[in-house]
Amino acid sequence: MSVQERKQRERAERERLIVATARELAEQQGWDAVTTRRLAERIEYSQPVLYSHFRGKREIIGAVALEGAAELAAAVRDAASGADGPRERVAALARAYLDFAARNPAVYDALFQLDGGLAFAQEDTPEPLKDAFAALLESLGEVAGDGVHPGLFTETFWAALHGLATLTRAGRLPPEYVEPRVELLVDRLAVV
Amino acid sequence: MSVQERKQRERAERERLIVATARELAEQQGWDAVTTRRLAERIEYSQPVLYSHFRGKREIIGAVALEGAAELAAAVRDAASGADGPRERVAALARAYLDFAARNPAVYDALFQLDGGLAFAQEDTPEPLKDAFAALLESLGEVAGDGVHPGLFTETFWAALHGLATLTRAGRLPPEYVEPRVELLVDRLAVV
DNA sequence: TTGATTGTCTAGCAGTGCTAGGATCGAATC
DNA sequence: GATTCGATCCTAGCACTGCTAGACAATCAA
Repeated sequence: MSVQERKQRERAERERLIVATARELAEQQGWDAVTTRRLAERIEYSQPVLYSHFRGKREIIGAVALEGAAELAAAVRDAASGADGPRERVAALARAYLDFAARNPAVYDALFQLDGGLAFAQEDTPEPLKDAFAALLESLGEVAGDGVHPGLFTETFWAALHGLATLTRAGRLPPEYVEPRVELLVDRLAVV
Repeated sequence: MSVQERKQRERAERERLIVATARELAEQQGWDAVTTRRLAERIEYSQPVLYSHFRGKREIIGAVALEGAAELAAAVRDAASGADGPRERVAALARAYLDFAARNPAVYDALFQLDGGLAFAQEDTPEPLKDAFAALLESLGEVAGDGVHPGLFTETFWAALHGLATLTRAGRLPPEYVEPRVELLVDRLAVV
């Protein structure tokens, strides 16, 4: 059985290598540069090997997205836990979210811009995605205010952050003044 | 000179046909289906004709985007002008914006998701884009509140709308509860 | 009727995601 | 230790993409 186990380990290791390489390549040169050929060359295997791990390119994007979701959740929780009081907690969360999007544009794209074949807001939504939303809900739910559903509030606040993140990165919003926009969002939307 | 004029007219007409056909095809089957071959076939010309009007596919997307920007500006102004008081004006604007995005997903993608080769938030930004932002600013500037720059407020409110529009359409947010989200945004962000 | 200038098309390039089928290698059996 | 046999991997190729060079035909001025 040891031989089989070793093979399984090696296979899992290669799968991690594929995802990590795809992510690296995407961050370096954008997702357009992540072609199956280039990816295969980088991991030093032939193209068809990719298809023995994933159904196609879309599933590779999905794998990067799930990895990113876990990191985003961790970043958000970490920022929230280091802040005092609801108001500062929400502000720290917002900054951490936008910072993650700015520092990992390709991962953020995989999560929210590209089609990674993932189900959102459904029962069969992968756990990391649900957990990322949960991480937002933990800090945002407590500032929803009376009569406002915490989930609905979180969705709306999240949408605002997402809009700032994408429009800024796409050059639709001037990159300065990120901080005052965050202040505005937090001061007005959150009930502390 | 009349012959030249006729030719120029016919050429301009064909250019409109290209843009309209690209838009129609994109709304019907998504931008992925808008290939140069299919587009050429639909307008009953060969592929290279497209390149005598536009530098490439990206420029065609850009043309659709500009058309959409003008319509979006008109829709927003129309909704705002038919509402009484700042609060209702902002709410009507928000609904009109989200409605436009939902009814014209391909155009909205051309504007804000895809690369149409357009410059945003700069001096050489095309007029329709500037005007669309101006349309938002007209109604949103008056509810920015004391000490908040109207432009900055408009950017932030716009980002929130954009986030709601994209996340909803991509299936990241459940499509029901659009109205309460709008209410929340308007009630909290706008100072009336 | 020429000659030149437009305008348009056919054919092709390099690249894409993905896959069928054959070669190769290693583990288990005799 | 030789031999089967199944898993693993690669070569080669398909149909498609955006884009372009060069041939061809239609139109105009002389």
